[in-house]
Amino acid sequence: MVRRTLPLARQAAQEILKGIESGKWVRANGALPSEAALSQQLAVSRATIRDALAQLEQRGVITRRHGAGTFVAPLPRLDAGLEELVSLETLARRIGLQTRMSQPHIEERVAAPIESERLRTAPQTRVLAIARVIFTGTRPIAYLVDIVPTTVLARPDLDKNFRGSVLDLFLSRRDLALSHSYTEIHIELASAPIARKLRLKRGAPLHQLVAQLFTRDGRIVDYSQSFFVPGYFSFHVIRRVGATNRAP
Amino acid sequence: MVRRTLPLARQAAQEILKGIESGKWVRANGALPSEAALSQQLAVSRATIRDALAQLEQRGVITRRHGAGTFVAPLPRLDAGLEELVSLETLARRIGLQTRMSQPHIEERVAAPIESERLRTAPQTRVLAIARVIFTGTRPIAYLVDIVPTTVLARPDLDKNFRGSVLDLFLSRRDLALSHSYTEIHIELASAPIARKLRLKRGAPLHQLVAQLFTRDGRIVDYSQSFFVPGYFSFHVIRRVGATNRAP
DNA sequence: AGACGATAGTCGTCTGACGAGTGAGATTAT
DNA sequence: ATAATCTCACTCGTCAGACGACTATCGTCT
Repeated sequence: MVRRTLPLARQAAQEILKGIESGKWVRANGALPSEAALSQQLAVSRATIRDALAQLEQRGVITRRHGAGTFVAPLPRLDAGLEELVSLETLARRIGLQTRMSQPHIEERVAAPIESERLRTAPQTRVLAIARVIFTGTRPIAYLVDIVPTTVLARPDLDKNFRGSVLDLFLSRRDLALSHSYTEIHIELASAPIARKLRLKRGAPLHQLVAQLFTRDGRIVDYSQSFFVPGYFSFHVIRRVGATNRAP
Repeated sequence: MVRRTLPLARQAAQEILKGIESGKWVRANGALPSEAALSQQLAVSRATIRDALAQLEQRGVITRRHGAGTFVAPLPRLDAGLEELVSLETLARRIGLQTRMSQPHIEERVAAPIESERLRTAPQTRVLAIARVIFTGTRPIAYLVDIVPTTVLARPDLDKNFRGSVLDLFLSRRDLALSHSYTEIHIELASAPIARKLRLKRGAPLHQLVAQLFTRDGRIVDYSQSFFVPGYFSFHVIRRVGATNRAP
């Protein structure tokens, strides 16, 4: 095991995940090596292994049964629904979709009232607005707008590092510890300008995702609206039985 | 601490959550008692406390900082998006919406091809189809159809215990260990019969959720389609930064 | 053949310990 | 007085070893 920089338990979780995906550690009945065995294999204590396994269990990768063992979660390869925050580019790549981005339209201006409210900043805060259309082949399939306060992302920084995804840009920065995004899912009828960009008739129904991106310390660093042409992306989400609403 | 029947760590997690929600254990700066202190308070070992805290951390309730302490996650009380599997009735109650259900239309028949495929059963399997409309006041806002194999749920069992939610019925049964549901989110244009039931024009856009309900052992016990009139429910989901796609 | 009981293996929990990182107060230098 | 530095108590991360609870399997007995 390599160590430091990242908590050991997290590293172990990644290592175990690799072992699962490569099939190296999965026995015929779906069982994983015992915690003691994994502890030896990865040269970390059993407590750390248990921590790592707990992470994988919560993500739905494995199931543990007291007295029996640890098993890879049954069939439904359920990774990567909406509940995992990844960039559209990554998402598209995973389902084998080639995407291209239009020249982005970037402007610096003061935030609109809705924007400053959603960003929880003072009114009139200066922001960068980044808009672009995503294509597969020559067909436009999504229109994305990100609003970012200039205190978080300055124009030159953007110009230098923007590769199409604001999220990926943030993830690559060490000074921002991203936590999660609160994303609303709406149906929106295409307005004239959006219909034109996506080459649809006005009033065509669109998936609209409205998201606020949170850091670990509770700041909102991005407010985004995304419009998707139905049929190209299929959204799904894994809904878990909560710990709170179990039957008595 | 009461014990047995449920893993200690899970009980501890619930106990800690209570202490957080009541504010009893939250200091001014949002800090929780140290692991050692919680260990004494709840009379369980620190290892168990750590397990419990790990669960709460993964659910986004708390944040831990090495050397500093454990803190309640900053403001956005973010629980209960789509990623938590709760019945529509529970969901509605949470947002303060009074709902009523039409007389359900229940029939026993053989599964349609799509249904047996989605249920992963043999073709021609006998199923119960349960359809009903949900109202708020006199306004219809959702149309729900559940398909359940008769091997999972028999007609008399349904008649006796159905209160409007198939999910709640399943949750109350000890012999079914529900795990999660795989839910697709689509836009659907109202067909004539659905438009009539929801009192909309044909072709009106609807949210459509298509779900497969899984047990812990990987069986599918329910295939459901739900149609929602936009504007009454707002769907949202908490999207977490995954452990897999962290920047290097 | 089926019911039963012993047994080995695995996860859940406990105890005690040490190291690493943080934050605040005390100390020192300016 | 102010600012930089150091010290130290506190907290989370990790380790080691141990025992109990639970499961699955296999041999034994009826």
